Amino acid sequence: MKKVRTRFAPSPTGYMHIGNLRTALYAYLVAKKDEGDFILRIEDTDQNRLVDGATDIIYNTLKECNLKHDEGPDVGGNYGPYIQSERMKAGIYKDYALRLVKNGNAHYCFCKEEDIEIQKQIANAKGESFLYKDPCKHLSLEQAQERVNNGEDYVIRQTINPVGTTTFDDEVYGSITVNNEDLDEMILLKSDGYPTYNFANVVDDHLMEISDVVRGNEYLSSTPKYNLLYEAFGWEKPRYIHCPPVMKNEHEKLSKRNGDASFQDLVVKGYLPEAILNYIALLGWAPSEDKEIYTLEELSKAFDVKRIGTSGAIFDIEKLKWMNGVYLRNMDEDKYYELVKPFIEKNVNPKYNYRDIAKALKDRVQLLTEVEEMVDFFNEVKEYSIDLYNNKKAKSDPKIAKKSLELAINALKDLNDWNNDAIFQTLADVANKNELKNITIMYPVQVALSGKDKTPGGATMISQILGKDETIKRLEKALEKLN
RNA sequence: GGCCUGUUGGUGAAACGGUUAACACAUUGCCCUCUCAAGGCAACAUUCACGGGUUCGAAUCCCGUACAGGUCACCA
Repeated sequence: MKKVRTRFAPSPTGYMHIGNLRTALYAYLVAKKDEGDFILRIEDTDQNRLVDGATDIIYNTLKECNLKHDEGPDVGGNYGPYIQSERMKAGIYKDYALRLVKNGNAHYCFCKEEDIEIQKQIANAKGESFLYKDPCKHLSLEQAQERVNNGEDYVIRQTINPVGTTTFDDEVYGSITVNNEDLDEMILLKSDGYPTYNFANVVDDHLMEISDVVRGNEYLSSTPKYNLLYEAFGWEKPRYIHCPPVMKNEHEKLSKRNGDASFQDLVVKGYLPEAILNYIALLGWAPSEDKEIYTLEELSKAFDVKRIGTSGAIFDIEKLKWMNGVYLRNMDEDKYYELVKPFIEKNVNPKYNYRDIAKALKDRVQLLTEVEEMVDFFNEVKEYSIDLYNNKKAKSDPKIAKKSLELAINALKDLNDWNNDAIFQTLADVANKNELKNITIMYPVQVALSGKDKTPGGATMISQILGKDETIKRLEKALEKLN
């Protein structure tokens, strides 16, 4: 069997959003499933839409996601991406376009862009569909050649015989047939000499021996035209794998405009690349086993094109958040610590034990960026309402809390072995002696120490981290507040 | 508007003509518990957009309708 080769072929026109990333992921997985090659090719044939740094964003995003491509020009010992505009310098696209002109599958067109635009608007105004019927199609090759030689501006268009039908098989959507008369004779080579995406894409896919074309389903309707191109060249067609869209909501596809869907933004918000990748793999694809957490490597083994869905999937940030939490919880202790540490540092004095704080946080964090706010009380207890002492479960109210705090202070004052277990034992004994539930002592202590009704770690863990002096100080201060 | 594609709970989804229509997120309740989480348990679609048809039997096959998305660029 032929070696599987896939490619991710984005245009460098901005940020990398989740839909793009997912397409890249699927292309990668299709290749790796069969130990094939994954290629990165930047399609920058539109000189007007280039965005500075966009190629770097794409390159770095794939790198961060560990979606390594297998070949490309040498860049400091690494594989860089293939850049279409650089390949063009060798004039390859024009040569191929001319080949089609020669064998009658393409023709020169001298029509003015503005004229076509006007015709289109008239048609739209009438509510008619617009398919450009190119008069230049009927020029003889000699006539056309002469005008070209005279320096007239021209483009090269695909020539399509408007009879019969064209059918292609998509691995996801099945067999699709269209009438050739509905096919647009698209421009292959623009007047600036650059190829259009439509053309460069086909030529490059062939030259790079791409076996499986993985892309979004917005290309479904133009695929017949691509196939006609393959036939015109006499090239073997690739397998097509069109992916369903990733939606922002019921009606809109995900767009980079709204920011929060871009990979970079998600990372900044505290999402882990592994979790993002894992989550998006499940948008539009479902494994055959009942499992959701996958490493990249597991994904490439489990991935199966046949299980890619056909309908759009809405991006649900809530589930990503949950999954991010799973990754954080399952993470190796040291790696986890390195990740949360910067967020603890921002709000917590280094005199407190970061390791202990990180540990208290571990299965409570879903987003790294939430950490700052969760630990801000270590430095200082912010102003809070004594209503916080009202807690049904603890059977606590400000009055009871006052009593609890007094008991806690008395007991803790004499405790010298200052650690979580000892503190817990001491307070539990106090509760027991006074025929109270543990929580009736613990909860008020927690509020007194933090000014919050929810904290990472319980009252005793916070006490340990704060140290005896600070703990007693805060308890006494809280007591004053209750007087 | 023409053409192409899609439609299972709030969300992601499973089901390859015969199950009480999996599972996960979210939500709600209970348990555990020093708060919150985490973990455990349970509830949540009499029904698979709607209407016909085929079949002993349909979420699964066929037709139509509705709705949605894509496409119709010298953008990709």
